[in-house]
Amino acid sequence: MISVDAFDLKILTALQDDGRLTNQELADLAGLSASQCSRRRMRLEEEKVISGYHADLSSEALGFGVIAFIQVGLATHSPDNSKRFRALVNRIDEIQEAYSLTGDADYVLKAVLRDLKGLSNLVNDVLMPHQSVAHVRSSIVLDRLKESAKLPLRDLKAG
Amino acid sequence: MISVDAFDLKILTALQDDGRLTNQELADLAGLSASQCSRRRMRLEEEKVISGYHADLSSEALGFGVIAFIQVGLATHSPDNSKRFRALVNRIDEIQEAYSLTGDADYVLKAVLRDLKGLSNLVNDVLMPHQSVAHVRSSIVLDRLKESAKLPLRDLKAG
DNA sequence: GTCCCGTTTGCACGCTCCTTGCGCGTCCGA
DNA sequence: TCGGACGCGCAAGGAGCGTGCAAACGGGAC
Repeated sequence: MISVDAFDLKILTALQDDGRLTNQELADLAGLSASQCSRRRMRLEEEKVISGYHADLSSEALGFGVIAFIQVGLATHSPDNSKRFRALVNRIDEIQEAYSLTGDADYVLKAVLRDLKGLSNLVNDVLMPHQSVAHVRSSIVLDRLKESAKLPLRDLKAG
Repeated sequence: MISVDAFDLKILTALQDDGRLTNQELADLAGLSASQCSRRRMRLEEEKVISGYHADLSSEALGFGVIAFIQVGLATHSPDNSKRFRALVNRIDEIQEAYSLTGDADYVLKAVLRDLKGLSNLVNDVLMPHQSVAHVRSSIVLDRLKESAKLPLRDLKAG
């Protein structure tokens, strides 16, 4: 079993805020020595509690003006068809996130595109014609209130 | 205007895959010297093309078993009410992403929780009772096909 | 209480990595 | 043709990293 103590939690919290923190900086935050932070970080990486580090790029600065949520219904629910659809989703870099959900649609995709032409291209030229897909409905993001992948390591208080 | 050349693109692509890459490793990937990669990285950070670095933590390893998408309709569409709702969303760490969308619902939230009790707590004890909120509909993620925040720096080819 | 053993810690040291100064080559406009 | 601006690699000084080691801590067995 993976055990994560209070020191580990401090390290994880700090690293998901700033993945480039120095062991010395971690040490100051966690109240440990730098070497110890190095050891703990290595352990957390080996145990895959930390699965990786990523630079966060500005979609605005790089000219990605459109985010869309795309609800997809499959043509059939056979295993083969699901497999085909998953393979399709995996090779489209514009699709950042993809989930199967309870409720109406079979899948929800989140895609990032340069412009509406890109979205049209994705929906009409890639998704719709694919044999696994029956119907597609897309919603465009008007405003982004919040966008991160941070886990809530401190627990939710009701109210 | 921000200008990003082919070297920058290689650096950005590499860093959104592995945010801890050494300047020397970047240099090998991009075909530059380490010092030059250091300089370019610093420029990209200053220009906010790179907005930050984050460790990616394993939700499974840390005991977050439930991801949910929550569609929220506001009670009224007054500016004050929107403001109240945004403030609410901002202080709930369980909500990783929040967008306003075209289409049916006013807002879509993506939340991460330890279990269904946590989701119930969030929906019934936090969101529903809030004065800004009229109705809430949640869908639970059954399967995660893909989950990243990488921008598609290579462009989409149709077909 | 006392002993023992496994774990965790801080410190020291050798090594890698980072960043800045510098000189060189190239490109473009005058 | 000349000159300035720019981007490059190299080198050096300083910061950061991780391993070895010994000391401190903690929990069982007796």
